[in-house]
Amino acid sequence: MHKHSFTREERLRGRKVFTALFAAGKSFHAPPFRVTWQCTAATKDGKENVQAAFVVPKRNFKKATDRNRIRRRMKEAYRIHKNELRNQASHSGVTLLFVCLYTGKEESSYLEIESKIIVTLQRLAKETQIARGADPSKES
RNA sequence: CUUGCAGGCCGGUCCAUCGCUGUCGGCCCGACUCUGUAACGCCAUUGCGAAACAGGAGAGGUCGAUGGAGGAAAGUCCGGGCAACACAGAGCAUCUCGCUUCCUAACAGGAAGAAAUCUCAGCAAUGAGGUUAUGGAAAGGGCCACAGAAAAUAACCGCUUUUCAGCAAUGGAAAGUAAGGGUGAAAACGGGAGGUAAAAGCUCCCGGGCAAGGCUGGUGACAGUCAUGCAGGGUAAACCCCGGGAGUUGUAAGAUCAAAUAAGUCAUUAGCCUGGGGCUGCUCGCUCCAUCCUGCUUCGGUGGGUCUGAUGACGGGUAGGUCGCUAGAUCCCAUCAGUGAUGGUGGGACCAGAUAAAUGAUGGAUAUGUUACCCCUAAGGGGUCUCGGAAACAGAACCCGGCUUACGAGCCUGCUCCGCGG
RNA sequence: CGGGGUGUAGCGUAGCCCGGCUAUCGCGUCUGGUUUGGGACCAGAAGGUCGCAGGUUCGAAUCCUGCCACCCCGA
Repeated sequence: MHKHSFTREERLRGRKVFTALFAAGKSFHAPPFRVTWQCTAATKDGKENVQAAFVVPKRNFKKATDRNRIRRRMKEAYRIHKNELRNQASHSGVTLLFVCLYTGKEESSYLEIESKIIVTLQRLAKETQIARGADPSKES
């Protein structure tokens, strides 16, 4: 019974978390987005197993209003389509952290962003699946 | 009506579903946490651990109610509040402001005026509107390209007188002279008369300017007027002078709780002993220096201790959290004072507090809009239908007062007017 | 959030403090010469809203005010 929510616990927070993620995480590029992600073993139950953040750089969008609008659309799309990813993560007992960076230079509508987010989330699921298959030998 | 300009107001309707965030309330709580009871275990005294049970409702979950961006939240251009630090007084330096009076917590802001200047109307007097960083050039030096004789102690040409040379035309020298001279942004008060060898504010009349003074009006800038004196180009948004103002840094300020880790202090406990430096590859040993505690003392000294590990506490303050953080020079209404900015009084209201950073997404309805047609009509107004459909500039980051810049559908006021209709 | 700086030909710069010359220099571009041809070299030429808009001044790249863009620093 998952809900289409996006609370504070589901978001990535804190300066250290971000610097660590950008330093150690892997990344791939899906057309308008760039995703940087990291998989760690699930620490304890109760905590969210998927934490996400959405970023729109100031370089491409000067006005705060534009950045806000794009980020809100991304959040909205993730909020609706996140459950598959969460299910997978909880199944495999892994905590997934990722940052989704909007690298496009022009604003796009909600429908475009939504379709791209779906594709990106599927890609992310695949990547984590592969990493999980390869990892255990290293970690254990 | 239309066109354009200026100023002002307003800053965007309603419904549903899902979602974010602050506050408040109800309910749930097996598991986390707290309180009580406590089988049982270790020990076999104190004590320690603890299943289970009961209660609370802290965290959490869930449901509901309610609040949730702006006029510029922007630029960060000024001024304050607040905080920490600094601080005898005065001066220098630096920065900044600059007509007057008032408003204000304060300001480079605002209000009401003054003066200058520009535009329009008018024969004129004058009126209407706009603009202005508007102290001082008679404290001082500096600069004023090109052109021009000369750009600020004006004699280059010219004019006049005297004198010398020469037959003469003319030329030289001395003196006087700012009336005239293509220039230039600016040329040494303007016009007229007298005056003179020629001239000149040299003198007089009219007009203008400056200075300090009297009187009248005004709180004042200033205006009017009276008599006196003077002759002096511009530039201070160049240096400068005069007068006023400014301590520095900024809420990531600062305060507080506090994992971790280092130095230090204290207590307990175990080992069991001075610490540091030098000599040596190391140990032993020798020697020098050192502190405080303590015993003895003839007050000169002399004997002993000083260590290491563990645990706990203090202390410290990192990650992180909390406060700062939103009730205020607050907003709304009424009333009074004032030309006005604004202030007083009374009543009412509580109106964002996020932190990789909350206000969103989707769907629907409708207003302005738009297409076509019809009716009435002086411009214009009304009705039906099609399409479209809440859009500009733009997002709080400690808080206020201004300024500046950006922008839109509409509304209001004033001025203007090619034109059209009556 | 706070603070500082820079905008001049296609590119990189000087001039700005203390206003006045046709706005400097180098590279590049174009034309001509040289060469069989090219490069190099020589001679000449073009190319500037001095970021934008106001103001002060007789006169502004320069002084003043307001905007715009870019860059850097602190946390």
